[in-house]
Amino acid sequence: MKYKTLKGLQDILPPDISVWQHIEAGARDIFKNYGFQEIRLPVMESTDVFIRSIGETSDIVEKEMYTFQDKGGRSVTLRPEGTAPFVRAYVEHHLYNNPAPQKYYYMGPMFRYERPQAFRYRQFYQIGAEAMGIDDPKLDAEIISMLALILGSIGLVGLNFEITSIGCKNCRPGYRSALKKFLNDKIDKFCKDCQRRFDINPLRILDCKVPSCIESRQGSPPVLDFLCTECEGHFKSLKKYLDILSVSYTINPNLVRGLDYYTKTAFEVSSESLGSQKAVAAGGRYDSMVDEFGGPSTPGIGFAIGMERIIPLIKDSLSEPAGPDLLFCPLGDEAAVKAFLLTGQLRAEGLWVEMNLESTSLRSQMRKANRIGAKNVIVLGEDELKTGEISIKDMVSGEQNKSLLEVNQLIKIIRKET
RNA sequence: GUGAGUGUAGCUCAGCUGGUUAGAGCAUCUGACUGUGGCUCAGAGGGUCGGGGGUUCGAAUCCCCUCACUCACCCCA
Repeated sequence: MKYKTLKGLQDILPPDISVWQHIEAGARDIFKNYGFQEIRLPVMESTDVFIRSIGETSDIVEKEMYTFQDKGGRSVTLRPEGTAPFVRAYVEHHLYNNPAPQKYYYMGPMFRYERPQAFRYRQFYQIGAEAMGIDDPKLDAEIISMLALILGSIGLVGLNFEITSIGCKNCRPGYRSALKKFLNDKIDKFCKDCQRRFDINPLRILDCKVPSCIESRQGSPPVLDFLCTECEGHFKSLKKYLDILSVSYTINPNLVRGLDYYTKTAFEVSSESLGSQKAVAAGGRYDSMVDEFGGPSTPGIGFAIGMERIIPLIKDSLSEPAGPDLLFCPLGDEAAVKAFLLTGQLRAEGLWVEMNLESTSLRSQMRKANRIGAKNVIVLGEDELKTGEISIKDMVSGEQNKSLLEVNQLIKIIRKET
């Protein structure tokens, strides 16, 4: 085979596409009720958009970006996530002048140059939502409960919601140095990745899954103890509002985001039935990002759902692919022309109609009718053309009914039966 | 970037320690059944055995290299 999809990219074909449409339609429904509007953004941005927001030392920026030079010599990057481009657009179009909260959602492909794995692709699809302009933890709770509703309405069960607060620019430095102080004298007990993290981003040591690291970090100062009064109050209120909305969650103080722009609330949804790549959605608050993009200081919060992560969880509910309402089986050239005309007329009336374009034996035409799942079949031969009367066959019951070869009467019969 | 596993028909896979024209099931097409599908039966088409090299009288099978895919690590949605 000469050409194939690039590594980590995939074609999405029928019937799988119906699962995607089901998810997208379900999400759109709920977004509408929460006042979110769709926004469509380019798949590439100036590379700086990502470096400045996601963080120079993050794994994404360090090794996972599809970055190249365009013909004008500019460095461009295929978006590895949706929030930074969104904030760029938010500032560029002065969307902060609309009444807060401004609420947007998007769905589309993201790109990360990683080694593919189960449920992890280089081009992957996210459904994301962003709400801007409100600092109140009620909004955090609203967002998380909306996420729960979306995932639930799509048909997902057994999900685990984890939340934490990672502080803000006022209290995080204090925590960071307290953590480094605690880890400093046992640094040689950690894996080599964690030793590297110690300087770059010590918070991520808390998220390491190596058993010796888990053990060595026992007794480390909990992040939640270092929150400033504002962050602490915010987190406390968030929990209260989640309780009011009956969203069940667990507090995971070791939840660490790979992106640098998060402040205060961070959350992640995971499914135990997925194996190693178990995160299906994640998000958090980013209160200083608009500022950094040159806009007026504006708080924001959002999340993204990983399409490829939720699809295997609901694939069982795949419905049978439908077949046409009617199939014409013409015998002979004259009949084929008549069927050709009627096919067009009936389609214009809103029916899904097909005709066999190849003149094969009636037997094989009927086989095909069965194979494609046609609901009704009309055989058009010399007799029918002569008398103007046909039999329409219901392929499920096998019954045949007489009818005149006339559009309105055919519609009536098909509509009644289907 | 690191490690492990797998590559044989459109799909799922047999093919034992090297030995004739490389097989099965499903799918496709045709016929049995001049104008009525599903079931059954018969037949047909479809393969550079991932690619290259080596060992050998002889390689899908053994060895080396390479490519692709998969899974895991890392990290993340």
